[in-house]
Amino acid sequence: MAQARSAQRKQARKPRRRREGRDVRPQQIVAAAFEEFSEKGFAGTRLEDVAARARVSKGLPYLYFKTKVELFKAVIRSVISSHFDLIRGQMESTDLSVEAFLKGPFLRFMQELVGSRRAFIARPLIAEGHKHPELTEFYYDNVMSRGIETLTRLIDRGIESGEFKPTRLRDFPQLLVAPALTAIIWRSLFERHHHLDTDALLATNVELLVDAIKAPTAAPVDGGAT
Amino acid sequence: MAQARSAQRKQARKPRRRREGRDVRPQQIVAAAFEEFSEKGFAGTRLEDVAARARVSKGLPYLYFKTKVELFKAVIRSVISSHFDLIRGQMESTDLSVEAFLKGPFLRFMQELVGSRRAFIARPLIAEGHKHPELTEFYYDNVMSRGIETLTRLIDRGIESGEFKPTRLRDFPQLLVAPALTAIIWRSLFERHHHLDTDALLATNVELLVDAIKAPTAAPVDGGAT
DNA sequence: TGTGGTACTGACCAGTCAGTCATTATATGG
DNA sequence: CCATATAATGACTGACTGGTCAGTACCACA
Repeated sequence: MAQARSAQRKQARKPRRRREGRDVRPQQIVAAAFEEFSEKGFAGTRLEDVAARARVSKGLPYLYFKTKVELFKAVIRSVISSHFDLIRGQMESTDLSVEAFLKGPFLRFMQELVGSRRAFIARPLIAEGHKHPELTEFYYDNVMSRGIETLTRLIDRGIESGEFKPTRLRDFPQLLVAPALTAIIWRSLFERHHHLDTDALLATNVELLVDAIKAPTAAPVDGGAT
Repeated sequence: MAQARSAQRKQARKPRRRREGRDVRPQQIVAAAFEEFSEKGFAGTRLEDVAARARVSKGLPYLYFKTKVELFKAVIRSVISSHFDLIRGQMESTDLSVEAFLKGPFLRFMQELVGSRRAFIARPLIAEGHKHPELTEFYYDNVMSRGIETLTRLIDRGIESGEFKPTRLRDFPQLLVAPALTAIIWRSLFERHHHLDTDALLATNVELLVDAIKAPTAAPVDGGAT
């Protein structure tokens, strides 16, 4: 038989559809890598485990991603981009009052983010980001920078419309997001033993900050903007 | 076992200080380890480099610290404890108004912390904490838990005295500290290319939050304390 | 049925590093 | 000035892992 040639029978491997290969393999690998990286961090992840998780041999990831770092970048990209673009789009186009937007869609976005498994890539990013400048630069340009810019515009809109007083929150929109980071880290470190209601934490922060910058409404006051 | 007898005799001697070695070496090593860990993270740090930095041989750290993890714990302990105890003590014993305390000593404490090199051990802690449960537990018990408790008491004091309205900040004192974490991470990731005035960031946060929870003073209001 | 191209495999290599231990240097007590 | 305890050394080991590459299995098409 023709099979005789393969008489040096290797361990039986699962045959794969040749067609899908080039198309789906990278996604499979990225998905597996996401799980591993978010669980074990960058240095702690063995590419062998990524491969195993993707049900692929050890060498294959290197066929699609030149190095471990390259694979990590691909993971970041796949996790970050879409979601953040979405909320940014909403910020630009919503016709809600700024307060309503912050307390509604924006708050829910943060709550969802913090609760999702995606939040866990923050850990390796924080831990090893400084070793990969182009990676953090990518992250800064695509998330931080644009997010801050958009939030600033949002607050400014509130100020211009007289909804908000002009405060320094305008200069530090990070304050609206800071608790999300805290919540993520809390989750990843302490959640197992010390529960924290992160949804309420985030909600409280938005409420308090909005309270602090809201222009008084009870008494009729002509535009308090100085 | 002829030595056994003489060993028994020697046992009676009082502890003699053999030069400085035993006393100063551990501190030397911990200091060097702190530098390395804060620069390169836990996994990224080679004990050989720690040793070199402390100007001792590669084997010596193992004479004083059983493993790398043990050394890391010693670093955390040495960095954390004193400073946090200090501010906690002040919180308990100050006779400033709560607002004044938050805007004064407390703010300065955070600003100093964020600006100091100590802040950098946060990175390895976040990155690898989950792999060392007793370490995070130690950190939680010694810093988080007590810090939160003290802050809660502080806010409660403000509420009882009528200085503050009763708000949910009481339940989430983390909000007072969250921006410090953000600032630390910002520094360690982006500071090189994208400056952020962390002192002002922290100050703004305290101001806004205090604003939000401060009981109105302009109009005479009977004490809201329950 | 054979042949060629390629997606894929997994043994292997080279480098790294935590941790060990036989050995050396030195202070102290006698 | 020896004897001894011990601080300190640094070559070494064993385990591990990023990355390579010679080869295999499978498909398409002739």
